[in-house]
Amino acid sequence: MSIDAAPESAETPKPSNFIRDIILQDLQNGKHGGRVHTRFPPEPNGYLHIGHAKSICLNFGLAQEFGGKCNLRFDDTNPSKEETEYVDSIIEDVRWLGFDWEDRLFYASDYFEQLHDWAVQLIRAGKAFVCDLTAEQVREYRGTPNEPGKESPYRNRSVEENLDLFARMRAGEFPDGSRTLRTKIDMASPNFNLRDPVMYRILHAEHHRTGNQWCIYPMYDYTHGESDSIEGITHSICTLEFEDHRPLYDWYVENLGIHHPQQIEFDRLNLTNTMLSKRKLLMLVQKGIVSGWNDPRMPTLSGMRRRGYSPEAIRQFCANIGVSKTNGIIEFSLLEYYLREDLNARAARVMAVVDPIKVIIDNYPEGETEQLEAVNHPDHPEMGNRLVPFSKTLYIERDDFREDPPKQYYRLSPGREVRLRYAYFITCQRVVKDPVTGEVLEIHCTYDPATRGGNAPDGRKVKSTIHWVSAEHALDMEARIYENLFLAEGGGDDDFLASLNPNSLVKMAGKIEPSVRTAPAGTRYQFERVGYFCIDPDSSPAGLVFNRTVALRDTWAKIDKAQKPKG
RNA sequence: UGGGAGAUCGUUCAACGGUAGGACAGCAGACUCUGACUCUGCUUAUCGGGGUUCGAAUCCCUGUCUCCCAGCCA
Repeated sequence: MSIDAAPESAETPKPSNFIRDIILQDLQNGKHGGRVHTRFPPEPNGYLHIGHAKSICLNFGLAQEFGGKCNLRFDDTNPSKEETEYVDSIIEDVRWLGFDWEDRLFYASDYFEQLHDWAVQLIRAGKAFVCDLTAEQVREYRGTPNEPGKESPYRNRSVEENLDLFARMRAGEFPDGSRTLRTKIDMASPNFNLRDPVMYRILHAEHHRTGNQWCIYPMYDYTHGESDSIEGITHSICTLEFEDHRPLYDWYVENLGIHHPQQIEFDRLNLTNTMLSKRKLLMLVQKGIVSGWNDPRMPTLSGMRRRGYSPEAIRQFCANIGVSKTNGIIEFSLLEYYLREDLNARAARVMAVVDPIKVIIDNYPEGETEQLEAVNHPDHPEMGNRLVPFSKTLYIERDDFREDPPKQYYRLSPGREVRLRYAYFITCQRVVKDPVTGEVLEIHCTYDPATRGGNAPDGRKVKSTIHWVSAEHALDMEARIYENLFLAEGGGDDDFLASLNPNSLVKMAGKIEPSVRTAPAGTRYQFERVGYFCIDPDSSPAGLVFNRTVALRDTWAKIDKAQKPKG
């Protein structure tokens, strides 16, 4: 019984935002001929994470809403950091999230020749020059926030000399870092981006697509606007840190006299206790702190997919977090809310015990087995029923028994009667303990045969219903219980490794009802009263492995914690 | 002590000169063969100071705080 057996939870209408308002206004004014064309422009230097999902949903969502188009374009101008593996993963992840770029899969590297020609055009117009300053010298010449920069001594080379030098840069005559092509703008500008920014640098590196065809590579600022322009992008949506780059973006398309898309900046996603820096995520992978980019603890889309997140839940989250220019941090519980909302509506229910303790029904016949009927989803009768085996020896959750029940605890304890879900009422008679450690080893109970199926003919009530599995029939499983990778709210911004959560992964030896035996990896379930779980790719019939996607909300845990504030 | 941007419940988004509203979180109940789900109710906010106006979160002035920018990264 897979999650897909249930209908999708409805996606509610998205709230508006300032970018949508701008587009609405542009449409009204007939700007861009009434077209809406966006793009999602990842650099293939890492895996996509939940922060990218916000951008993907925004760009593709806006295009969808206004009958426009959204391209997928790789911003691959730095061969030293980019790899095909990342390209492949990004394509897979955007698709998985549920978006389609049709035949519009592009690469900035597709435009290298055009970009080069435009650079020549700028040189001819006296607006670009080849500079022989070293990287350190360029930094010194750039000035500081308080003082203007100094002009490069090479700034006034003749057009002919610049043309010649640039051609030789391309031809590979010069070593890495020896020269750059720079735009001639204004070394006194208060905006550093306009202090004669570098357009091309020399990099004798193999590019994942163009191989060794080039040894000069264009910089982001020189590439991005033109790529947008070539593709006929109308609204170029990016994050806040590019606000200072907009004047340069505008400068290039204006001075080249080409189609001028409008750059609009919005706030990137921040999530509590979550680190969303590709650089640091890469470090976690390289240091082996996580098992890979798709470790279920990673905030990457591939990690979340493996963990059991549904694309619908992520989309719903992205649609509701809002888009603004405020630098904020979203509480992780909001993501979990949308996750649970989707999973609750769709995941088949099953009984599994994550931390088992043995229960023996003393008055139940030895060797007997009954098949008891359980519903697969309380809200979806069409998902059907299944039979769950019951016998004399069972496992229940260790946490569902207390020898000394605290106030408001109404699960199993000595002398108390509870219901075994879909089965019988049982009453705890006594416990067997380890004589040395005092640990409870077995709980002995009696059952009331008249309560078969879970209802008492005399109408008596029990305070609690607990889940169980039959010891003889249950399957062994490993339950991987995850918590946030980072303890610090900011995701450990500063010394992020110091903030690592030592309990981010705990493996439990659990037991699960046999109905899941043949389910494929990726199947999502609700373990009743415990949480949502998903079969991990590591799982096999010989060794079932489940990832806890998210726990169920747990009111009792709150009460319990409040009662003993030590925690 | 340059430039750019932003400040509204604990968090986040809205209100676009006319009753500060929603979501999450929290708290209290109801319901329940999942202490889940669902439902009901409640608490809590306009960064400070001046103006303009019948009326200001919104307009003006001023101050404060936060974020981003000195890669041949994106």
